[in-house]
Amino acid sequence: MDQLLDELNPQQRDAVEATDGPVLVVAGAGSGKTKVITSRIMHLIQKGVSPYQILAMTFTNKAAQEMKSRVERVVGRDARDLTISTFHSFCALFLRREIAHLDRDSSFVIYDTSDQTTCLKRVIRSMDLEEKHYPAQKMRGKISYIKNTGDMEGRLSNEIEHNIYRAYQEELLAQNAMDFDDLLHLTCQILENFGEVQERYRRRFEFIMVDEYQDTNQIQSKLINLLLGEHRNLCVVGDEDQSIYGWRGADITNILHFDTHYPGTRVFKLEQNYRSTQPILDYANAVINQNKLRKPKKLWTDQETGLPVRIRDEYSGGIEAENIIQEIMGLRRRHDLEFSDFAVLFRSNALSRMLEENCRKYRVPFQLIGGLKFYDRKEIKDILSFMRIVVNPRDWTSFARAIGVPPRGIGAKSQDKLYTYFNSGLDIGEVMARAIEDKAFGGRGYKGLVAFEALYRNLVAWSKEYKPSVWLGKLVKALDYKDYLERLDDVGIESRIDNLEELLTSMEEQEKQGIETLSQFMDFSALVNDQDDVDPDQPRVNLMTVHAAKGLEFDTVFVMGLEDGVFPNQRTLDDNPNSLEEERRLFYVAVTRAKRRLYLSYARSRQTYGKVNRNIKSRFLKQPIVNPDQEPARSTGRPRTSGRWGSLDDQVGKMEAKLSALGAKADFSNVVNGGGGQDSSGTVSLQSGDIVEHASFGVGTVSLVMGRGSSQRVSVHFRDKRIRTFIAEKANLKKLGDS
DNA sequence: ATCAGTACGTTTTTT
DNA sequence: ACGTACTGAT
Repeated sequence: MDQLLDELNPQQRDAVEATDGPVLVVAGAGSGKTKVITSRIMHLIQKGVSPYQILAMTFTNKAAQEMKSRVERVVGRDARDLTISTFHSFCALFLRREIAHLDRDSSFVIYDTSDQTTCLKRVIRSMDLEEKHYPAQKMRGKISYIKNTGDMEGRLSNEIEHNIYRAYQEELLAQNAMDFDDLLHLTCQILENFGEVQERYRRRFEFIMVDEYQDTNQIQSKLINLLLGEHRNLCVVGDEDQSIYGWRGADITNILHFDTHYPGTRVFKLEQNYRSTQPILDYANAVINQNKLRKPKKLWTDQETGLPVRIRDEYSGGIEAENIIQEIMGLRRRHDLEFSDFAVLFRSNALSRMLEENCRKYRVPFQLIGGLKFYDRKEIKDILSFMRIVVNPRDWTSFARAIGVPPRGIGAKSQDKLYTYFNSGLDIGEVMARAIEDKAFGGRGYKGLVAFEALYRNLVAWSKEYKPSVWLGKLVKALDYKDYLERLDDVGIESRIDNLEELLTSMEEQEKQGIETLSQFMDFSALVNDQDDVDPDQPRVNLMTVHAAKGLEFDTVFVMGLEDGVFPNQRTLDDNPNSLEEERRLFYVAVTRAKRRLYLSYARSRQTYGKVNRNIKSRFLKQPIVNPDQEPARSTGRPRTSGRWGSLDDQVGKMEAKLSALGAKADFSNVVNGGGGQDSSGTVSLQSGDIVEHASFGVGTVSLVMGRGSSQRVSVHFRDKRIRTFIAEKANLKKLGDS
């Protein structure tokens, strides 16, 4: 028991021991956040709290699983009674039990993004609207946003859009379906309106914890409030500097104003970083310092030595990608690293193509996280649509898909006819039986319908008899699905069949974890995300967006595409000028993923939409380091040979040399703080370029001066190529002269 | 109903 | 550049 607390630093320990009342843990990147949450759970259990009464909310299944297994390792079987889950999984489970309160059936299906779009498309079409004026995807985004924020007027621009929204909800209801956002809404609705239910859950969850609190939106914070009993034992953990989901309704003020919303809140700040070296943290601090919407916080580490952050100016996106892959190969060889120690991060998925190509070219194994998602692939969606109609015989969206797999001669016309039956309140099985009875249409379609109806009855029967994986095998066989895939496709047959196998494997895996029904499996498949795919056991280079990288760490991180308009993303900026800070937080998240090496790069030209665009270096690279006109360490124009990755510290030195050659006064101190400030401390007056001597490290050059006063830090580039960062006041550096 | 050929818009991020 | 979504022919 004591050992548990001994492994924590003082701030962490305080946070763990503060079990009663509202608690806010501000946990900087890499500060041992997960450790604090899991230790807190164990601490509660050791104090005699029943695991049954503990609820922990996370954003990804991966985080939930990780926490659960960490706790399990220490407390053993007791961990089974814990509720550690994502918001969405929690709500799905809740609704399966409680949705009868809303007079709905517990066999509802959960629609993912593309199901929503399909459904919206049909709605818009049936309203006889010009689809060009009301693109289903845009509407989907708007609807989701207003569901998450409650900001109805802010997003829906006119009466017609309101009507679409209403018709969409009606359609979902008719299909006994709900989208991701409804999971939260309906849960809140039940808790709000049925005091008995609320009381039951409040009594049960005596201790509530929320991870990644900076990314909660309005509805999530509402849910927490509804679940929170009078004990107010709520502990939220997060970091406003890592809030990157504003675009989907996350409300950073939830964390910034937590202490005013919950009077009596105790706040604990975790600033010691256990992940990265000091030069990386210095850089990260300098980046995030530019933001206004935050409370002061500064990460530090006792790993003071480390390699400098490196930056590279490239001629084109293709060369950028090639150099990254080559650098990875070189580093791996020289430093005995695994491919899985590397990650390449980018702002948007479209940037990954060049990387993929170069990985193939150099035979570097890679793993692309995101992009087209497993559960979004045709073959997987096909199969899932069958599962869904078996579980929920009102799911018209899935029915419309399944009936064309493989084609059965039932096209749009015949489907319309069937839909009129459906509209009169029948479920799918009844619709088909009636249509057959009435001979609603003839010829090929009729034969197809008879066959499909028989298959459907079989599928329903099998679902009661067999476990999901066996059921799946029978379905694939009955459809002759593999054969269908082969006829369908001239490319990608193999990968499609592979995916099918993977689905089966995943299903068997889930069965081992205790899943028994198709319905449970579908909830799982709807609610997993891409991060859940990251597989550290496979030695592959990880390629992903910065968003997908949140919460992960890698020995060496490359952040590419650092051009203005790309990162920060221009569309985001156009949408909402305030989002520059969110873009910067995104950059901050990117750089804080790195443990030991951080490489940044940008390309002067890049192909998008098949067109070549010229870009300039990202303002994120300019701001924190030196003045905006700074040239990169190496001039470009000569692809491939544009040399090595220059270090930021090198650049400062070179820049200064250049300026002094011109007779200009070189002074880069305080630039990181926005410049202009005088060093008021008076104890040390170092600036970039000064030659200094340190008692144990020897002679070196000052490469960066940051901050002022007692918190001022100085980076020194020593002769033996090591970089160390010192607290200026304490370092005892002897100035030997200017450069 | 299905296929082949073509026109078009897409790409910011995702539970 | 690429996938989709539409058009007209079978």
